[in-house]
Amino acid sequence: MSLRIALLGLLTVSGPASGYDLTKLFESSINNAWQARHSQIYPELNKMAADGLITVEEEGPRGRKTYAITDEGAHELRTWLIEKGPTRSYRSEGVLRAFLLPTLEPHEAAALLRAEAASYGVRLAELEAIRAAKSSWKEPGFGHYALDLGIRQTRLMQDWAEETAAEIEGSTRS
Amino acid sequence: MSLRIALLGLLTVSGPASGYDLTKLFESSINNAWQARHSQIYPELNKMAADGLITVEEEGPRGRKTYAITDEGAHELRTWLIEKGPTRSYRSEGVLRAFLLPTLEPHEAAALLRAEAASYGVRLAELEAIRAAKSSWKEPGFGHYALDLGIRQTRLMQDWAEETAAEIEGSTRS
DNA sequence: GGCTACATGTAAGTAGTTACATGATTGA
DNA sequence: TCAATCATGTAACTACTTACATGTAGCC
Repeated sequence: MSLRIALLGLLTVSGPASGYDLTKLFESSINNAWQARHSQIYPELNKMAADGLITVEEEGPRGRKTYAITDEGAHELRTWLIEKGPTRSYRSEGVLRAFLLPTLEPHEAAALLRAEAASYGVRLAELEAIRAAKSSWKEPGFGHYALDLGIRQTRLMQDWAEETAAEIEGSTRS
Repeated sequence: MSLRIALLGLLTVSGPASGYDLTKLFESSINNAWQARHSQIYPELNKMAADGLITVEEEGPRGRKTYAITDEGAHELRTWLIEKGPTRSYRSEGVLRAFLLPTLEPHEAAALLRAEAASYGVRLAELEAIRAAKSSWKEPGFGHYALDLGIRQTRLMQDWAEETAAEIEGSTRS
């Protein structure tokens, strides 16, 4: 279901696009919150067309099919966002590791956290570079709000990992 | 794979336990980072036993099977945590909604964010109650680090939703 | 002519969800 | 005896991943 909604969202902001286009858009944006490959996207688009949420607007070279969102599709997206209250389908290997931390020796746990903090630091720099590149835009475009949220979350993970590592190291001093 | 690791972690901290026990432990802890029902857990435990990661230590009434982690299982868990670098398998409907925000009218987006903020507020209170109830413990037990992380993340989501709603409302004032 | 990017698909397998199914023990 | 809880499982389906498969158009 979420994939369907994500694709409707992409079609809304990008205008008519092919499965190929949508796959690339997906990779550079929504991929940070939800994952799907072209092998899942193409069949889903066919099902969505069969369900009347999108239509093949144009057939181009190389078998290219350009899809456009229908009124029914736009309605589906809007309903999902507004009527279906705040669901929290959420899965994170990072948080799973936090649960498993006590299964390691303190020095191992601290080392793991330091490595994680470093990795979040790299990620944070990447995200901030993206924001800097987009700051010339005035309009808050697609991904603007999500990028802000992603930066906050990454910074939080980095801080948490660093502070928790320090805490563990502090309580182990001999 | 993650489910397997999660179950090995639970067995490590809880000691020998049945599928039923593990399902309940899972629900009250790791469920916040990863989801699985008993219908997935029972078959997985059987596969893990076949692979030598756990053993049936004891058979009790009502067909109860008590599993214990083996040395091989403990090794598998440790290796996964330490050698497999910081992976970020991550999926969040909350962040997906952030991406889709620009597909709504500003007043609708702001209302959605206010509703989300309220929902995160409720969640935050629940998590803080859990922390308060556990504060009498001195040892940082299972879930201690993950709970701290969860509280930070929930607060972040609440703040982000509130601030973003205010920002949208501010830029729409006539 | 050959490389790269465009473009769409299917097949096989794993992971996860929902629903169905069954039965035993405990305590009121 | 009845209800709740303990306890384990399977079946059918949906979602997702990895790998395979094929062919076209544009550019140098």
